[in-house]
Amino acid sequence: MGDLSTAIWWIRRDLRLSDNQALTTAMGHASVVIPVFILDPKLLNSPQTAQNRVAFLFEGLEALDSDLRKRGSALFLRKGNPLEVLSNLLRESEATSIFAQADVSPYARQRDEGVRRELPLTLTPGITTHSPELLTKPDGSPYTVFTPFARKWHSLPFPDKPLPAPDWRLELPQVASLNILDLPRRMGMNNFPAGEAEAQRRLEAFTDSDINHYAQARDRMDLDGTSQLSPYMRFGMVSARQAAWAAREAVVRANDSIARMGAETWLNELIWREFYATILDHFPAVLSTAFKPELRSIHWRDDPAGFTAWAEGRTGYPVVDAAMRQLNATGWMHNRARMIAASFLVKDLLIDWRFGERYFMQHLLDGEPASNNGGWQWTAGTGTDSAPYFRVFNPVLQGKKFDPHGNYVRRWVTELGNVPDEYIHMPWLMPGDIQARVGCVIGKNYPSSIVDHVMARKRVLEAYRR
DNA sequence: TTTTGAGTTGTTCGA
DNA sequence: GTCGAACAACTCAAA
Repeated sequence: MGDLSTAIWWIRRDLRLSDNQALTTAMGHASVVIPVFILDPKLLNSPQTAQNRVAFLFEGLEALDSDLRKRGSALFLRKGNPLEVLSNLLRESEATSIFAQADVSPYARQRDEGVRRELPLTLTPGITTHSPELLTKPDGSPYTVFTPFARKWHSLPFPDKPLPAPDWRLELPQVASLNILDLPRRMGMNNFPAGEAEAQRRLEAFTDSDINHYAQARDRMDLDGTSQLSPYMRFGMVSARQAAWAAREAVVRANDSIARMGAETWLNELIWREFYATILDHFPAVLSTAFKPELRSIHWRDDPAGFTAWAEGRTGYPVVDAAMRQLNATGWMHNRARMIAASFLVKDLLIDWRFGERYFMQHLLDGEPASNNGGWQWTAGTGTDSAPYFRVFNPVLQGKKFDPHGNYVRRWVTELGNVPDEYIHMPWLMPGDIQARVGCVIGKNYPSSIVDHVMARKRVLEAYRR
């Protein structure tokens, strides 16, 4: 351990003690480390912020505080402009350095640059397994196609083994802190208890068993075939490197080709996360405009009523409505459902993808600019993927394929609870006597579809052709 | 510099 | 019900 100096560990998207390069580096430089989280009004009041995500963050801060207290320390909480807060804290604590995990969003980069100009800030990697500058073509330029990016990822040495949580006790520095218990709590449904312990438990549980069937089950909205780790990765309660290692161990351990493919497929999804982080790092403009210049002039429809029906899960397309209601109720949505819901807004309603992107940011616990933007631009066909313009999801077919018995729909769209399987994805075809018998009259108990898919498909293909 | 192969996740239509 | 072709060209990555 270092000398008798004091360092600040500035916590942002790394709410964990294990595999934390910022913390470990700080402890290597100083004998006293002050763990600080700064409540930044610019972030907390942004139109891209979800109240439930903030509450998830606060719950995570409480968990981190409790973990730190077991080691003789505590989490210090301050509110305000990060540069000012850190300047004051350096003065009060006589700390000589600040360590933090680098981020890729434009706001974070600008903020960190501002701090680094004035204060002794050292940024460490960790938000992805490899820093974006390593994942470039030989000439240093970024990849814009996933497959070569993934090949590059695999060609690099596998990420270093995750660091253990420090086992030494930390000293408790004498500086003031806001009371962490004053943070607002989460209300309503909570399928995602926050904190590092829960995140690590979930990673282990998933990579021990469900990962084996991931390749087959991941698209099934009616099954819990995905890891549901995204909110935890969003705040670094589990690190990208820990996830990658768990995936690789599952690959090595796999005793049949299905299990191996499951683990490889999941690792591939982690690489997608890195891909979009790298894209945002190199092309920050994607947050405001289409990645593909030729698709910046699509004539979107202005349809507030359609948007509201979509957002509230009242489109009359069961799988779309189930998706949006799952999001509104839990702050999370199945990946396949995200594609279907997004495709419906963009392709069927012909509403600008940026409205959908913002709505997702306002409701997702895992909402984070790089992946959310990447996903929306992918759906809209405006992003890095050379998506054929004719790839328009049919919400009925998608429902039949990926929710074959309609159980996902029934779980979230309760008024369709008694609708027979054969009509669950197209309840408007249900004969009147069956509608009456199952207590679901279309247009009364459940909305008629707000747009005709066949017409909408032609309309969007025309709009994209320009 | 030129050439070549390939590009997450789809749907429809007609045989 | 299943299957293959068509749906357009275009850009990117790599040889």
